[in-house]
Amino acid sequence: MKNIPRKTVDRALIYIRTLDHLIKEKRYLVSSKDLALITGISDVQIRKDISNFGKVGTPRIGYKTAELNKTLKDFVLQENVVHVALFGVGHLGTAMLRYPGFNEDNIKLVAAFEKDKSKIGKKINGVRVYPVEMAPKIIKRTHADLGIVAVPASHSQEVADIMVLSGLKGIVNFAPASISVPKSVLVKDIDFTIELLSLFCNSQR
Amino acid sequence: MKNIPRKTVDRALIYIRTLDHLIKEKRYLVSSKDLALITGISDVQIRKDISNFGKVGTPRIGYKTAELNKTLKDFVLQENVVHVALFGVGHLGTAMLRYPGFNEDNIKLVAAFEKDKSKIGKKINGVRVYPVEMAPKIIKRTHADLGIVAVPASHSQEVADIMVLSGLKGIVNFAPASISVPKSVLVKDIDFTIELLSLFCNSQR
DNA sequence: GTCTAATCGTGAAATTTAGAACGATTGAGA
DNA sequence: TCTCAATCGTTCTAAATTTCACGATTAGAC
Repeated sequence: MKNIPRKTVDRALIYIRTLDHLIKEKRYLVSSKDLALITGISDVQIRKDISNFGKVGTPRIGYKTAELNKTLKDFVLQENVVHVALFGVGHLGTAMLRYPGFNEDNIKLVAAFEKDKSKIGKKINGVRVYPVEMAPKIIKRTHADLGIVAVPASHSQEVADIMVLSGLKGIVNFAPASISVPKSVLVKDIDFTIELLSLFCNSQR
Repeated sequence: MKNIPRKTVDRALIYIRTLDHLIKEKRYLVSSKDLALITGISDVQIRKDISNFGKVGTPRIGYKTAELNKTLKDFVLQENVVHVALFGVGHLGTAMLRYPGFNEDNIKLVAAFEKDKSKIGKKINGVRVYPVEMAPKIIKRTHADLGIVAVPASHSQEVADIMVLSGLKGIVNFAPASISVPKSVLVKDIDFTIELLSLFCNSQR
């Protein structure tokens, strides 16, 4: 992957998701204008994004859904299956374990970690729950790439430390608190409160 | 609120969250450098963001936590309590209903809507579950501002249509599919698959 | 075969956002 | 009182991202 802008990569994932859906509906062709209508992203933006990955469209016609999908996937996903470890098996953690979307996509939850002894040892949706102390060992054994923080904010930093120590390269942090990690580890914060308040603020102007 | 950059508003919410925490710890003063260490945002960025809201810091000293917090809140939140309606009471929806963070913050879940009759009429964590058809009426009665889509992708558009019809001004969409709404309605998409894949792609370079 | 309308792809302009540099201010200590 | 070091706030610069304008291409109609 060369110098593809970060935001283009993120949008490519949206295009892939959309194309997967169109292909399932037996749709063979799609134009940047069609994609714009579906995704809400402008057609120019879409064409420019796609042009990063080569000339794959046909003027007057548009893009072949299957071909475009393959091109995008080859660039951004490269047939990888992403192995993910979950920390925290509360309500949110359990919802992640039961999330139906992961199976179809390139994501596999490989292990869950939890403090509460009553949950340890169980299997939820095929994923075993381990004590947090076993994380480094299990994460190495399962080749997990990424981690999810679904513990209370009061424990998010200590969990993050374990994740870094275990060699995870990226973290989705649902705890409503910032976590400190080396800059080689990427963090995506998803604070439900902030997401809602941000929407509200931006809708007020 | 004047011409404050969108990203500055989003970061202000992070500062507020951080300051809330510091104040709870009886911390009286904080510098931009301190905040940078905690949040991972650069100190320059933080000072520049804050300067949008007035001169509230003291050179050589930093910011008074309580004062800065109040200034930020006055600008971006204005003491509002945001009323939110939830659509879909599956695993994720239930996790949202039980999410502990909302109570402390300016967010109140006012109603939940669900198709499955076995769930309708129940109260979860104090929030009543209604049939989807009642949404327009209940949303008006409860003065809901925002909505959360926590239904399967196959029904996300029809739920979004109801939300728009009901007058909601912003939507957090957890369904892994784009939804079409008038541009007066803001949408924040949170697709767990895409969040993870994005992290993975970006960690690979 | 030619024309045409639709669509792609791209280079340049405009906008947004982040970063760097630096002067201004302030409290503390000699 | 004077100096100094820390920190704020602001202006300018640079980078990233989006938007615009337009040429290039192509399938299909005639």
